[in-house]
Order: sequence, then structure tokens, then C-alpha cells
Amino acid sequence: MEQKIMYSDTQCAKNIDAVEDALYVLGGKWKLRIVIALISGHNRFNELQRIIKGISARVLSNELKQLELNGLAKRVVQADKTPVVVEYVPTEYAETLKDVVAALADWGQKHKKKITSHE
Amino acid sequence: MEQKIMYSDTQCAKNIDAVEDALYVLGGKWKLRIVIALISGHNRFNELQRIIKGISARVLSNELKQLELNGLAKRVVQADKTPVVVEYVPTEYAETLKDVVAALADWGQKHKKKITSHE
DNA sequence: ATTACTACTAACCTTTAGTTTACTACTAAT
DNA sequence: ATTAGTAGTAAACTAAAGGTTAGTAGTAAT
Repeated sequence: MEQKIMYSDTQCAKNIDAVEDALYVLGGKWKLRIVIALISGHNRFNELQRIIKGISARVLSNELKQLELNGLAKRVVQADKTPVVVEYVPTEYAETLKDVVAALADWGQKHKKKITSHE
Repeated sequence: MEQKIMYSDTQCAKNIDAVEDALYVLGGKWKLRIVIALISGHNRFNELQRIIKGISARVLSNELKQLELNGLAKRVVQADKTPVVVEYVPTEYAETLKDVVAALADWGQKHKKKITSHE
């Protein structure tokens, strides 16, 4: 009936479902930025707030809890130190996001070049 | 001073900025799903609304306008046909998103497997 | 003694995103 | 004549996300 379908409807639905599952964990304004910061070795609360420009303590705190729930970060308290040091460390699972981050960062960079040059 | 930084602060900031630029265009609940649907050959308004489950006409209409503004989709009216047929076609530029979609869909799929199996 | 840093939380408020219902104007089929 | 589909828009609303301000309890430096 239709001629121009490039991929099957089921493939399309599969892709939509899959990005839906990804966005459930990674969606929103801050999650990916936080993951990048964590992977880049920024592990302490105020350090994260400093490097992720514009994020409030409230939001950072909430997002870190969700990242922990989803197995991407771990809250580590070093109770021996005084004052107590809290670190948020990316899990091994968070490393699996490197391709996603790379693809998105790459596209974002190219996109910026595009809009700042010939537009 | 610090030993454990894996990547430089500037690299981290660059990545954060780049995904920020990408999310400005692609962020939100629907944009990527619509792009996938468009690339998959679903081009008409009601067709898109049918395949993208849960999206309302209002939101679909708004998102399509934004995708057009950002050069990812083009609204094509076939005035000759009766009734008039409106098609939303992905631009060439939208094709550059394939890597992003693939990375995200791949991760989403693996993530779903992870949480539905051993959790 | 004051200032500042740490890692947050509470309460409140605003903004953005999304939903629902209804409606338009036209066509095409039953 | 009625029903259904096309491609939407308008108005009014709710829900979710995020921001702002202030404050806690402790340490450590000036």
C-alpha cells in the first residue's frame, strides 16, 4: 500500500520505545551534564555545583538521588575524615553511557558551528 | 593539586556545553521521538500522532514548528491534491542525527534488558 | 568573633510542559 | 443525512520541573 516507508513500522516503534527507556533515566535538563561531570572526575557536591553552571543545590541533590536509584552514581561517605567527606562516584554502568555522551556532544558541537557560521 | 582528574576541566566543560547545545534542539519528551518517526517515513500529521503514542495534537503541532525552525523538518503542502495533503519531511540535516538516535536507542534497549532481568 | 566552606534540606514560588475538550472547514465514504 | 478522516487551533487547565531564599550543623581559618 505504502511505498516510501524506509524502515518498518515495528522498527520505528522499537526505536521510539528504546529512546523512551533511555530518556526515562537520562531525560531532563541536568542528568547528562551531571554524568559528564562525574565521569570527568568531579565527585564532590559543591565541586559539581561549581562546574555545572546554573544548577541549584536542591536540583543537584534530587538528581544525584535519581542517578543513584538508576545505578549510575554511588554516594560514598568517608566518615573517617573530618569534616566528613561525601563523594559521588560514577558506577561502572555509567561508563556505558560514554557512547551516548560522545554522540550527543559531537552533534551539539557541529550544530553550534552550523548555527554560528552561516546563519 | 588534584590527582584523580581523568579528563581536564576544560574538556569536561566543553562536553557539558556541547550536550547543552544539542539538548536545546533535541531536549524534551517528544523531539527525538518525532525525529525517529519522520526518518522512518511517517510524514503526515495524523500518522505521526498515531505512531507516537500519547502525544496530543497541540504538542505535536508545536514540536513540529520547532523542529522546522531548527532545520530538522520541512512542512510541505501538496496543494494540488484534494483534500490538501500536508507532509512533514525530515531534512538532510536531520539525517545527521542518526548516530545520536542509534546511540540512545542502543543504550535504552540494553538498559531495559538490564532492569527487566536481574532486578 | 566573624567569615567561609561543607553538604545539604525546607518552604515557597514561577515557569514550562503537557492534557483535555471543544471546535473549524473541508472531503469522502455509507 | 450521518459518520469519519484530514490538519490543525483556542482556551482553560493540571502537573512536573526547576528556581529562590533561607537555614542547618559542623569545621577551620583570620
